[in-house]
Amino acid sequence: MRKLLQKAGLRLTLPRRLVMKTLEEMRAPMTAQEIYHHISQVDLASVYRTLHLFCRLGLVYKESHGEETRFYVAYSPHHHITCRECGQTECVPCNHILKTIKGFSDIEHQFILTGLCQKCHH
Amino acid sequence: MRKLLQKAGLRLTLPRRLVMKTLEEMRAPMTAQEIYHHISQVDLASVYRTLHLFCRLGLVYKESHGEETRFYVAYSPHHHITCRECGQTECVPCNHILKTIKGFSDIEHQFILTGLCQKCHH
DNA sequence: GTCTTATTGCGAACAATTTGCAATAATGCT
DNA sequence: AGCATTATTGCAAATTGTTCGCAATAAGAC
Repeated sequence: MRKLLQKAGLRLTLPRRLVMKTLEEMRAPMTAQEIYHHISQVDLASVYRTLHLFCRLGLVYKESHGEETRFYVAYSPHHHITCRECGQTECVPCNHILKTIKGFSDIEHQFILTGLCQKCHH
Repeated sequence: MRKLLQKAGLRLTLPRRLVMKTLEEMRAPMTAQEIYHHISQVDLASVYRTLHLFCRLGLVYKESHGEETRFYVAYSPHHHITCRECGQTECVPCNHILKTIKGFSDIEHQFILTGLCQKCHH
């Protein structure tokens, strides 16, 4: 990570280290605000700036879970399924569903699943 | 549509007719604001209220394309692929990819694809 | 046509995210 | 190590997208 930043003339700062540390520790998709509350020592604006940077560098991925935008570090290609009731999220491994779709290149995809987990299914 | 509304004690009003007409004519995912600009005779708040209602009734679907939330009328189950450069959107038919995922019920999914169309791929 | 009440338009309120700018701190150089 | 350069931060203000309260309006039933 330090290398990657420095190659682009960027600096490895405390906020950047803390945001990455948080995402790696939690190993779950988090909103910018959640990350901010977890750190409580870095300004919210900086959390947003850091997340944008990380996404641009491909260090972090961003997706929408219902209403909110969540960010996460991808250890391996996978998708998430979220309980619409309690928000609990699990990973669903992805087996290279897509190779090419005619007429488009450089494809990115988000496969977002929501449902009710056993606890919430009444 | 009139039937469906009346069964629930709801009325078929001008805003509702216009929002649905717009979505049906455009046959593409649109943001609330786009719909609002296309109509220009209905208040933005009413467009939002109408879209929420339609989603609740299952007449309209909602998904996130990158930063924005878009709504569309589903003529048949399908997904969308959007060019990240120019925003052009096409439909990708869906062949019931998911039946059940262990531990979750009542599953809903969004398969969001973005890429570069031929015009934008340089 | 009249009555009832669901619905609208308007403006204000919110929440999430972004931006401007002076102060701060990471890196490169000596 | 100390200093200079400039990327980055924190703070506050601004923006954007969406929602809400409420009096005025208009669908639908009789």
